[in-house]
Amino acid sequence: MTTLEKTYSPAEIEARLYQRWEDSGAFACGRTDNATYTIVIPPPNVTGSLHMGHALNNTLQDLLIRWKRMQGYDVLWQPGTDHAGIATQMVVERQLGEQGIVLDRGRRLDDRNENLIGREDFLDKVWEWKEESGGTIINQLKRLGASCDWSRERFTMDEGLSRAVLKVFVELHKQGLIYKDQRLVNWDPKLHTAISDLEVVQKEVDGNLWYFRYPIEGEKDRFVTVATTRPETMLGDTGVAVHPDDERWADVIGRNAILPIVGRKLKIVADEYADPEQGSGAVKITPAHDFNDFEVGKRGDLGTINVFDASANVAIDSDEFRADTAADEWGDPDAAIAKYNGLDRFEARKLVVAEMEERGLLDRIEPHRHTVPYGDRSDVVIEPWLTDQWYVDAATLAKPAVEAVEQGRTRFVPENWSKTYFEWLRNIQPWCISRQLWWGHQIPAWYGPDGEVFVAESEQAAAEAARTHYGNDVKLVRDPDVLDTWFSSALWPFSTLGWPDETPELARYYPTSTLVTGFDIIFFWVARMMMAGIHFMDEVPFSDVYIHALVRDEKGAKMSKSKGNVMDPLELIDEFGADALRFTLTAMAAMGRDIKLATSRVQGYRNFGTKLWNAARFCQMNECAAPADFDPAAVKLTLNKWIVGGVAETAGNVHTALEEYKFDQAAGGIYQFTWHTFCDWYVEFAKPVLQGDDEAAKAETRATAGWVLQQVLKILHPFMPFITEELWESFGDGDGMLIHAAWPAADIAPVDEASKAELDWAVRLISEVRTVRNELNVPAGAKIPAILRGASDETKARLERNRDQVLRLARLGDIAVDADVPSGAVQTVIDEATLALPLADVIDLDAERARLSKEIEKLDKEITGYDKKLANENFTSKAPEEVVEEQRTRRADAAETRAKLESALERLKAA
RNA sequence: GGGCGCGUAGCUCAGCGGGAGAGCACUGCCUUCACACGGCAGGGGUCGCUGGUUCAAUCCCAGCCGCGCCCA
Repeated sequence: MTTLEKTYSPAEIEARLYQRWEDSGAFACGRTDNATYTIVIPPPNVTGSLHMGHALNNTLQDLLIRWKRMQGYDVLWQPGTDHAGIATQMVVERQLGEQGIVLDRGRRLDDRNENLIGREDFLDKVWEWKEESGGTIINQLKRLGASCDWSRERFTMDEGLSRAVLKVFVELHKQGLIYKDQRLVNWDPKLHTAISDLEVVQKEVDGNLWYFRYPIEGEKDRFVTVATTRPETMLGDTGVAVHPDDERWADVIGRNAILPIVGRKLKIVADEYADPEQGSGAVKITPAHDFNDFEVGKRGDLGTINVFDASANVAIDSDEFRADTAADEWGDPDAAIAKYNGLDRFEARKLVVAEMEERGLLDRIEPHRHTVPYGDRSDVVIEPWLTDQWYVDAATLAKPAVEAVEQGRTRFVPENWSKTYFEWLRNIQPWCISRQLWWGHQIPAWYGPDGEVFVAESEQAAAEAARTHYGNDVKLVRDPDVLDTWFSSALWPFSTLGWPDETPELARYYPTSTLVTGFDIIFFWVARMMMAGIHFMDEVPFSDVYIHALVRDEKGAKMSKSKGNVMDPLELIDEFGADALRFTLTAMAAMGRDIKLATSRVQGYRNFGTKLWNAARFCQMNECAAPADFDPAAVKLTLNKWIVGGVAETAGNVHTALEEYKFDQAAGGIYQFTWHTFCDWYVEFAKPVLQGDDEAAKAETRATAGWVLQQVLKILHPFMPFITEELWESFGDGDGMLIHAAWPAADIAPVDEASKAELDWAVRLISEVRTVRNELNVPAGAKIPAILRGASDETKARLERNRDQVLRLARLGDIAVDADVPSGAVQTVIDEATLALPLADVIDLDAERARLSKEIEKLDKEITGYDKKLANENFTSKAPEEVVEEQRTRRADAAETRAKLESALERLKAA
């Protein structure tokens, strides 16, 4: 093999290795007969491109998948994308708009001369767009190293998944769990569709409270003052509510107020919704344009008057608007229609306020900060609007979904997120699933001439049902609306496996193992998958739900395009490599914390990759390689016993951490071992052996180093798949790619405590000498002599076994045992022994005295602390014996060290 | 208003009843034959504040102060 370069260059290597994995079928499920491990990807939006949240989400999934794959599981990471109804339609609509082409929705009020495109042609355009641009994010996931089974990639609009949607709709309808209803919906006046509560963003805005005076019928100069944040909706008022216990208004309950401008009679009703503490205690009621008012209207039988069209322009030229009105001194319905009909809602607001003022009915205006609903896609003010829509009886489906988590059949990690889940599911509202869009699953409902609805999986089945109903064939018209995208996403864990067909994959991989997603999607997706999975499969869709944090910028702000603080994962991959980005995200993925990402962190972990690379390079230069039959339990050198034990401990720690989803700890464990144990100490200790002439020791150390490197590559592979696979090519066992290598178990090697103690001692000794050298400014290259005194037999034996290493790493010329110490020597204490460095001519005696005094002072503080504790009878009698004993030992050790340093100081004074 | 969470080294964060930790940043020394994307050594913290429980509190409890997120 050719010598490795000094640094690892990810760019060229990543693409090549990914291709090799994919070509070899490494990602495909069904490779073994072992137990399965399955993750369904949270399907990214087809319009999407990879952002940091995706990078984190998919890094963690890939980590779990690769880890389980190495353990021999039959893993399936099921990939795919969703069709993102509104988002995709917006994208294509905008593109067409640039060519002057406009959707012929038949709802348009104006008749500007534009090229209109019909539904079928539009859908063709969307599919064209999807074929061209829809795969962007999939290719970006590959750059991250995602080892999904791409042969099974699915799209929510695929034939199979669409069949699943039809079947679910029809069955739920049959069961009475889907129904059509007229209710207020969140209407998006820009996109001309209903949206769900979850797609509404509440924004705090500075507005006003306008106080209007409504005259009371039949009473001169008596008014009721009502306040509103939306004056234009007053055109649709049908009542005034006061609190039943409010004495100020008791006498007017059941009578009428007059709606100014319009001249409509408004019934005054008693309703606890009116808050006597607020303003006059009376509120105007607009049931067709406010969710609370809708309920009050129902209770008080007030009627609903819709005053807006689909674009939220005033549309009041109607019989319902004229009902109960009469032209009088306060208003005139026909004049109102003439003046307001067709106006934009905000234009109408200004005119209403102006007219109320002219009429002397504007009491006052107060600045008022309040929340206003906006569409998350369109960013326009959402209008509560009365329409016919399809609903899912979510409350009924929610019950078993709640129970499943209560009973632990599905668990959230961290567990706390189950509270969020419960909170939402226990207060769930009917789910409005119809959308007035073209792109999506068209609702399988057909209407007869009299409006009778036939819900069926096909037009043919609907026609048959209609024939039975009417006794003859009639013309059926299909509901033009489509379903909420989340309706199909809810089926993802089983529709992607083939349902409604009884496929072998469905039988084998459902229920899935783990779902990895962000907390922001618990409502949208997790809860709905639980509902659908339990209802249709009789089993929860996954046993674990790992909820990860949001990725923020380094200051903790949410990344957003408008703030300009977006970090592009692809740019980071270009600069530092996919492994560095992955390791950074993994190391920072502590539970329950947001990730504040700084480029410096990614750079730091890139450096870690280089460190590993150079450790391999060292092995290469020293011909370190493990023979196929290498047995870590058979090594004889203390050094090698120690490191194989370290591998076993690390393998165990990483494994345990991953089992508990403690990604940060897992990453930290292998990082620490690789850099600070293997590179910093083992490699350094190995150097004298490798360059010495004890051939047996040399051979064993070469084999051990090669073996340890292999284990490090294996443990690190799920975290950093590219660099490890690349190194495996040269340092692996020659038995296939690393992606399929066996994950090391915690018992892969024995942990030898004696070796550990011995190497710990050597490390302590070397570090102590280095510290002294540094503090006393001994030239780094100078090899100085040392004298070890008062050492136990065990320590002396340890020294003999590790003499070469100690001399080299501490840069000592020689260590004499129990020789006389010349005056002016620096002395330091290691356990029971004293190490003297005769440096009289080199060192600054004052500096040395200061050093010793400082040490002694520090020990004094410690000793005082222990004494205080041990003198406390409450402590010695109540604390566990081992804790007390521990304190005594520490006190004794500190005192011993102190005494030795003290005598060293004395000798220095004498010099 | 309801819920969740966070305040530990300059920064980002682990830890969590008995000796304050990591990474980055910083300081000094070192171009030593794996690596300067490096090595060695070092400085730096009243663990938000106030009480309580305990032999013992950064850790448990209560209150307060500050910050964030979700829901209404």
